[in-house]
Amino acid sequence: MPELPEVETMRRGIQPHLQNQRILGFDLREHRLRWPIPESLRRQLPGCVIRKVRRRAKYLLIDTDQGSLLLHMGMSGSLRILPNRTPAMAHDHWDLQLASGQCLRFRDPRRFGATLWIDSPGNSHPLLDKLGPEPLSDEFHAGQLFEKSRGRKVAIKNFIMNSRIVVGVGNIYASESLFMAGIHPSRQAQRISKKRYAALTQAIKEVLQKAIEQGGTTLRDFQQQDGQPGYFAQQLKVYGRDGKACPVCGQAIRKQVIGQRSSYYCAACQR
DNA sequence: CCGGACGCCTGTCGGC
DNA sequence: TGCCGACAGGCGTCCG
Repeated sequence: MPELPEVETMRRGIQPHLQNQRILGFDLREHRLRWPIPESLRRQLPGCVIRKVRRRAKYLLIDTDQGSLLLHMGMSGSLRILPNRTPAMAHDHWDLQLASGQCLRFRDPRRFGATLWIDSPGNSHPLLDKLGPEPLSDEFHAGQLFEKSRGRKVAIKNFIMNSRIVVGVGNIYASESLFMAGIHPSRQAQRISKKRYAALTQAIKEVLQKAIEQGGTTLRDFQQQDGQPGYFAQQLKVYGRDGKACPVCGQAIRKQVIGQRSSYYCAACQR
């Protein structure tokens, strides 16, 4: 489910509730996620004081004075801030009990998400080692994207969804960015000029930034920490709109499977 | 190294 | 109404 804007929306939503909070308990109900949740967290987390909540790619890092919780939402993960002891529903896998009387609750029906522990402040994790630049940072720019694309025959949509190239661009925002830049999603990465990479870089930054401002995209079940949806779905130009009119030229939007993922584009506007 | 396919899970939706 | 396959916002791993 969540791409970078949704994860960033979660970070902003939970951060004020977590900052400087002492952790009282960790109620673990289901440890079978993508990787098993360490049972040791039951004793390691109580007593920790949360410093801040960071995001790297689609990961959230809850930094404490003892170490960091590393979270990933997979396809269906979500976080809520609730009063302690709110009855748990199916797929509510754990609660982090806070001294404030609230808890952070992790829900993930498909269990593709992750909850891991980095056991010392300042340490990293192998999952974070080979990630490319943050798309909204200055390290992500046209020159960098162009250089990495030389000799790459892969479809441009797969290329920008590759987290070694740039992080945070998932299936929705890949289609939207390519539409904005006028690039056909199955074009080979090596067959795109530097000038067009400049347009694509700008499009990725703009789409992600706008989506963050709207609180992310709610297609079916994405919720912010307070239960509110994100409102960027109203601004999607092509994603999920096959058969409908292109907002620029009116031609019907097409759907094509690229790299096992549905892709949406306008054959007239994108080449 | 690169590119493509697979599998991990549950829920929902459309068609018959 | 019920069943069944297709599909869903991610990504590490494996194979050629």
